[in-house]
Amino acid sequence: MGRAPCCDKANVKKGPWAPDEDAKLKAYIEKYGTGGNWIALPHKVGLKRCGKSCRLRWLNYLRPNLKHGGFTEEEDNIICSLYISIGSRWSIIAAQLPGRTDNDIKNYWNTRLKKKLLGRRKQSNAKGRIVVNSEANWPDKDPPQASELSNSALERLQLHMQFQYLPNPLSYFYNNPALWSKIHPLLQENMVQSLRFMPQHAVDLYTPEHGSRSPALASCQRAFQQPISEKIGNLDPQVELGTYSDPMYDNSRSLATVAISGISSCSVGPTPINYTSDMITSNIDQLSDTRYTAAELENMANSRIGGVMSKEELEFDYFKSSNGSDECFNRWSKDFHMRYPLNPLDGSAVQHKGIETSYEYNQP
DNA sequence: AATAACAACAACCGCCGACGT
DNA sequence: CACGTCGGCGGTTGTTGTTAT
Repeated sequence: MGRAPCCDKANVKKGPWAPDEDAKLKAYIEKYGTGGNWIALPHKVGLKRCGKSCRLRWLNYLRPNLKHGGFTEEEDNIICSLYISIGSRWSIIAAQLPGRTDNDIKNYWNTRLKKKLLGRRKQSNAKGRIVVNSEANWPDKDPPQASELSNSALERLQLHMQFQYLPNPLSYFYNNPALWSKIHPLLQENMVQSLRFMPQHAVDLYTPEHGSRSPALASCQRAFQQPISEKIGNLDPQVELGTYSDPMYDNSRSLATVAISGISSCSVGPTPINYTSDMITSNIDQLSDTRYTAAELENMANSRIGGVMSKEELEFDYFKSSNGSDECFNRWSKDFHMRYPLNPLDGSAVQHKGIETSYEYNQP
């Protein structure tokens, strides 16, 4: 049995909203609220509109404190980072950008930001006109299947690689450092340690002289030169930590990577060239799928064995102490050095336990 | 100037999960 | 448990203004 329609399709108006309709809806909701029932609302207001249409109009256009257009580079950066991390979950992305709606961000991504970041591959059509090679433009053949093109994982893969492995001096992305990954203090330490673990030939791959400079790594290298001064005040203690152990990377030489929703999403390490695109794509999906709740992290911490510190446990410690104060961060930072093997103070050696990102840490 | 193509934005559609009966 | 209703969400289409030919 099919679902009953939410309204009488024959008797509702569709299409663009008229100014008087907007005024009626706005005035009513500001005075009486929505009453918790959008379906009944249009009758009360006196509008011949579907309740869902009213809801959409209010949320996307009439609601107070909405911003339209004029996305900043900071917002671009957040959208891009989150899209790589979690895909097209527009409502979650919108929640990180005050005054923006999911619809706005979705439109912005689809019409502008995606092209800006991924670039435009141009080709000529039959009339010799330059057109953008997008889903809407396939002059020489049938459009590809949706499964081939409308695939956010593919876009995320491209962005992911653009972020890290395929520097292109001519690209918009490469020439806008504001779009490069932000380095979170936790991640910064992580990356610095990774550089220390890396054999010299791997580090060399990321230096400009060798022509394979990852923007993320460059950012890290800059950070490496500076004291850790960035505060973590913006980190909501309830923020969901997305963690993943990344099989793409040589974990014997790099530490586990951490993606913190809305703050940073980055990783380092050489990528073996024999991985297929499917493997990489599924790996990126894993990034968004593998998430731990606080309870799960606590469980992991409780199952700690002896002197072995798992990355999950480390993250949970951080999770617990991340109330944004310098004191907490300093404590964590000290703890990090103590637990992680390469002690920057005395240069004591690491006892590496394998590729499961577990290490024996030095006793203080 | 006319037209086609494109870009940007607004709105709709249908699916899905939550919730109440 | 089954069913119906609703709100939320993401994909898609429709509309309008702009640009290129």
